[in-house]
Amino acid sequence: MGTPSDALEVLAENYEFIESIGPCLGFRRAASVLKSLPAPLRNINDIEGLPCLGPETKAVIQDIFECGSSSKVEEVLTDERYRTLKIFTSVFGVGPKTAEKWYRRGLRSLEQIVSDSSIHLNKMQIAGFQYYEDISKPVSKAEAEAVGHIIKEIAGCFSPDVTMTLTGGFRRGKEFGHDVDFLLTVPRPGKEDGLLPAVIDQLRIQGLLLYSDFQESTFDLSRLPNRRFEAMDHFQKCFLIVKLKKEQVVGQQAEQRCGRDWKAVRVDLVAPPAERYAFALLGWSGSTQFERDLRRYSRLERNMLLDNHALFDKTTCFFCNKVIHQRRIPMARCDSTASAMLTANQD
DNA sequence: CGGCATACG
DNA sequence: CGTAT
DNA sequence: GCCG
Repeated sequence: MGTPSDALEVLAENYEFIESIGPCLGFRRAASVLKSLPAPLRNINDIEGLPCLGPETKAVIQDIFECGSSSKVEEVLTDERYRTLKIFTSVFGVGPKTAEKWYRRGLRSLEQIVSDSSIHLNKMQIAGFQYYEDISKPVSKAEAEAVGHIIKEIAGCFSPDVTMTLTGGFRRGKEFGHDVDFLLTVPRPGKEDGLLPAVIDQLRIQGLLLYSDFQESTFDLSRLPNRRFEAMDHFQKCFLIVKLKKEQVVGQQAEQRCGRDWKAVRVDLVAPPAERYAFALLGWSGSTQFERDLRRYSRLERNMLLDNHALFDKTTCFFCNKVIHQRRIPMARCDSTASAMLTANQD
């Protein structure tokens, strides 16, 4: 805390809580711009020429340089509503609407929520409270890799030629995350359909599955503007909570004296068809703000529509996946390719 | 002054 | 409404 | 809140 980008994130979150999406996005973009800088700001003059930093964000940054903090930000941090919604939304399965509902009922702590018999939690929220302590803790890279070994072992039984890629924040080089994201794919088209159900089943059999939300996704190209590409495809994903044994984490030993020898970890698995791998990887590598900006750029500046499955050119009415195949770009390079497609000159 | 990413359960 | 990036 |  205390950095300009953290301060701007606080303001963004506060605007999110009061459902003011415009200012929320304004502050989020400003925070992202600061985080993208090669070196921290030295003084207020350093923001000259940077995009998305207007008078309001400039005043906040200036206050931090001059006083060590911004009064507006400090005010938000002490605000009862902000503090309460921040706690409520920290529970898996609880978003701004539910948090707001609880706040309006006069509830102020998680203890009050769980002991209130008139509140009916859904399945996701029950898991969120049940494993709250564990899944609130940061996940280390070593823990992410340990989860990876478990999943890879199981997926390899289903299909020995499965490839698995760590995505999300860890793929962007972060040392810690709030969950672990993997992309899994098998070469043979259609075979990926059975992959996640098999992995989930095996986790359950091994007693490692604490929570599972499986999404059978239908990839319907007909919904995009060009009807010629009508096709159904599958793009499965699941949101899990798994039991990670401490002994499975490299450089960590189980605590002998007391308590459990495991930790609950949030894990997301995504299984696109191999053909869609590049777009899935681009979409699951994040960050949230980068994905938003890429899609906004695609649409507003390039007249294209981007999602996790495809890039559609509204001018030519063609999907750009064909480009990848014609150029025979190796799968390992598809991530930079998909990204480059957005920035490179048209050819 | 309008728009702000996009998908699925 | 919630989840994900 | 910032931008086109």
